[in-house]
Amino acid sequence: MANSGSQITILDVARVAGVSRQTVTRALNGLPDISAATRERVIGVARQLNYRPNRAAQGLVRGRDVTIGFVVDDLSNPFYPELASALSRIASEHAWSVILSDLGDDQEKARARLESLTHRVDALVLTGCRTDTVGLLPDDAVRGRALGIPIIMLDGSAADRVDAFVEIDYQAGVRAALDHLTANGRHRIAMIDSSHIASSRRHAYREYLHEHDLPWTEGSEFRDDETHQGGVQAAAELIHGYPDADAVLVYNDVMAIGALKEFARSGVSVPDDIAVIGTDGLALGALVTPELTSLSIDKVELAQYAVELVDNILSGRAPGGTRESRSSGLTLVVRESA
Amino acid sequence: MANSGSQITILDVARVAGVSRQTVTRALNGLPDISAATRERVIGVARQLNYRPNRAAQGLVRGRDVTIGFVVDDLSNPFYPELASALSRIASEHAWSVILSDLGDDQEKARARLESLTHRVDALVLTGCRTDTVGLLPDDAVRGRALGIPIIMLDGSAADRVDAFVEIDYQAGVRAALDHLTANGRHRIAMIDSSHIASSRRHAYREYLHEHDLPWTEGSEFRDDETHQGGVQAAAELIHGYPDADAVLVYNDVMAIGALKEFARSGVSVPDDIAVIGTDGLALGALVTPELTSLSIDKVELAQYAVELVDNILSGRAPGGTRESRSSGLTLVVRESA
DNA sequence: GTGAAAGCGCTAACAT
DNA sequence: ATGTTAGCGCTTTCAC
Repeated sequence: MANSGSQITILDVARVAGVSRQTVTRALNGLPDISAATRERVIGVARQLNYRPNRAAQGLVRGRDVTIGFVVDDLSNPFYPELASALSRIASEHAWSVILSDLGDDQEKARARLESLTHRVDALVLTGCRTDTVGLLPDDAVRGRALGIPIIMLDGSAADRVDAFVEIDYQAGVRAALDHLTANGRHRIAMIDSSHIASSRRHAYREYLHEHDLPWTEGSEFRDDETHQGGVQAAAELIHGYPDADAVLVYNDVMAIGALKEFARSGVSVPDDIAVIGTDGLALGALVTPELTSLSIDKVELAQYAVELVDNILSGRAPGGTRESRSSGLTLVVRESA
Repeated sequence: MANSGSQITILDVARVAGVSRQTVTRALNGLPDISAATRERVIGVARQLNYRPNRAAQGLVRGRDVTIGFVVDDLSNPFYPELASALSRIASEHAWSVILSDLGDDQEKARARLESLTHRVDALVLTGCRTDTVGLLPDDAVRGRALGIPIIMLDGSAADRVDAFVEIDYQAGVRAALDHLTANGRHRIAMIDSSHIASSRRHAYREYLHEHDLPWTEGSEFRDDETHQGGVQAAAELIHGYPDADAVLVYNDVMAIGALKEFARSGVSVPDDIAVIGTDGLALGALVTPELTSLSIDKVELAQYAVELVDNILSGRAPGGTRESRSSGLTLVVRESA
């Protein structure tokens, strides 16, 4: 009896309860036109059989619902949760759901996660630059290969296979930060950058220094992992390699907080001896001492753009063939460290 | 022509391409037994029509897939992202997906989010205690009312309507923390607690002090919002209200870091003047200066238990009627603040 | 108050 | 290489 091996369905419940499948639906969904007695009996049977409605079947009959996959390299950088939070809330305004996928370090696991994710979502929002996430996607999910699902990249390399992207305009932001520093009498400005990414922040930094006749050598720049530990190490190198520096612009807030930590440990006073400006504008920056001045990314805007781009593609409103994009600016949030 | 108003389906593509629906499936899913020419043509038509496969229909025919909803009061407390990360990874090992829902402050929005979430997931994992999340659930989603979906509570009040829960054993952890403090010569131990929650941490704290003949008055305890700002304020009160205190146990790490900040601002040296122990064991604790000693919650274990409990219920393995639960212990992570 | 029939959009199995 | 037939599990008509 029952679809042996397979899951319990509404028909199993109906059979055991001795009613038709609609009566089961009525009982279970609180619909009218059913006697209290029958309802109770059906519910009892459903409980007993451990019946679970099949979401896919319900979804099919109820109509389309959009689910987007939010892919993060590593949720432990607080930037991503802040973004995830914004995305979850904005998506919910469109009655969309967000499936979260934290890829982690293991490439093969990451690949498997992406593979399964692409089967469950209507679009993918990628972010984070540490690994070449796009490269881990199954071929058939990607633009060009057959259909594929829409892929939106947030602040990452706008690889070919991406259907739309949001870039962050570091150029103007970096200038604002450097303006702030020079206006406060800082002129020997170092930079701590990521060692993995070809960062446009660095380009803007060099350009600015050059334009304003501020000192720059290759020794003004330090590079390390874009982690807390990377920030600690880069700051340690900076203390020895560029002891005269009176300011430093840092790749992200997590590194900047690492730098803050190392400066504190080494007796270098922030901001008296050296001003520190991070990038990201994490809430976390307000928790540390001294509070971190930072070039803030507008996560809500980023999330809004992401949803908008996905919507345009899914609805067919996007100009066919061309890759849409958005640009999001930075705001300098001045706190204590600079 | 085409199902006017409705979405483009595979039949629309088939009709326009002048082939059968099966051929469309073959073309789009990279199946064999189709000529390259037909495939290209079909893909072209699908692109042109902006065809998107209906995930529900695919899911229905491919078989059951489990999705769980992870509900968080406020993702901005770093504890939740750490937990979300663990949950996402463990769920992926079961080939389950996790839909993230960040409820936020607005009660009505939160209610609406939960309502829509319950239609999309096979089980709900709730966490966070700030609001009575269970109370916001639609009636028909809840245990007792008809069927409802399984609801698992993590470290929250195990209300009636919850089907299973994971509790955290603060009792033993608090004792370990206090042992550590007394072993290091601290005897005037204060506590900063949440003002909202009836915390078992506090009970254990009082009990321990009493047992060990350590001084306690009502003025040993301070309560505030379980936020960074709450920690700042509570520490400020502590400085005036219990100036002799040589140690303080704090409700969570975010508050503890607030306290650290206030102590630094007020020239109170940690750990020399006062030792600080937080609760949660956030990665964040290692980023601040001094690094935070903390009673660490094992988020991976928590997530594992959650998945296990959900699995037991969905599979019918759970003892009918009785609410299963798990208990997770704490580990004292000694860093610099105590 | 209850049941029978139809169909959501897709893929797998069996034709041809 | 392509088309035809079934059926996934559910809800929504419509009949009784």
